[in-house]
Amino acid sequence: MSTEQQTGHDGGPAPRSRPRGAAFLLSQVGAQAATRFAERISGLGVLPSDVGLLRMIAGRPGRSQQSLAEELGVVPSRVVSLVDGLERKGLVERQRNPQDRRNYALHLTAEGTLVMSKMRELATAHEDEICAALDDDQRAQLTALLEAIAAQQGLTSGVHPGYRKAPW
Amino acid sequence: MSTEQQTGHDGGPAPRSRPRGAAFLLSQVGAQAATRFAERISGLGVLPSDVGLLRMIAGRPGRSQQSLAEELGVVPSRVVSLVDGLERKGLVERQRNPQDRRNYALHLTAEGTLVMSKMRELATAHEDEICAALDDDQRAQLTALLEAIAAQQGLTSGVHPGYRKAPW
DNA sequence: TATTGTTATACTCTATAACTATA
DNA sequence: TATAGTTATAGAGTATAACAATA
Repeated sequence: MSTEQQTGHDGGPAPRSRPRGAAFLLSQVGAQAATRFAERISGLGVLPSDVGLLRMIAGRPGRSQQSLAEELGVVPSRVVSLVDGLERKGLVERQRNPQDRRNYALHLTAEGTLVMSKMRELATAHEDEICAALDDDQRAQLTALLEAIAAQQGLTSGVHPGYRKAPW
Repeated sequence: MSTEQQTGHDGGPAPRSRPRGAAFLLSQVGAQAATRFAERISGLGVLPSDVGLLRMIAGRPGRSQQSLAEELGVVPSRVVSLVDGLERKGLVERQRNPQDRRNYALHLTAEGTLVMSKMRELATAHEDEICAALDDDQRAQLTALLEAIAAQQGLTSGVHPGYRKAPW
């Protein structure tokens, strides 16, 4: 083939791009962690966005869709479709609130609770996979550094910024 | 209002969710870094996906769309629309290759080179913003830890996994 | 009038597949 | 027949805005 020079099968000395800084590495490794987690939980039939919602409902049973929308920073109509999905999968129930029939009280079903516990196992395995290159000390160091950044950046809650408009 | 208990304006002791592990923190902080970077470069009129492409073209001028598609792990038709955007913005030129008129040789324009240098300034500021909570030693530690993970996970190149299917 | 939830709609991003031009 | 690039199309995901029911 006469176009080898341009095909990207670089026979050359790999034009090494300059070393990436911590911020790029964070974005790169963070995206990798998110993608691998998504693959891992796909066996349970749930998406990453489902996981956050399940956790929020489990943490405060009976909460309304409105409160989820506020905490996630998304529009209420999006919560409708997310909860629709979870209800269709039989993981969450909408119960009418007799005192104020405008809103729903959201609860996990037994199946939803089961999925939550399976998710915790998967999360542990995921953690081990992502940190496979580190020993226990390094893992603790990394966690401490990331917590410091998260706090300073205002990511105090367990809410993933991915619910907001993705940049890619 | 009689529904205060359910509206998420938690008057309670904040049902503290369990501490997040390193993998979740990575995904959370990484997404934050990506979002802030996207906001920062939006003033230049480019998207995060544009940045990677510009860098790849700058690093090996004359390369083809095909080679970009392979390295990014995306389908060729996607590179078409990405390059379309960069060409429309006047940052990249498609030059016909006289030896093999099937492919293009991609080059940065003068404007494209200018945008690249502005991007490098923004990247430095971005780096400082994301690592604001850390001192120089901690920043070096973090970089080393992330590089170890990236290498072990096969993220050796400077290619961002975000070009592939986003999980959110 | 205000609030909760829903529906209808449109927009963006991305992949698939068929197609053109060139080799 | 194979390769580089393009176009047409469809599917997901998400926001906006109008709407219904309830307060």
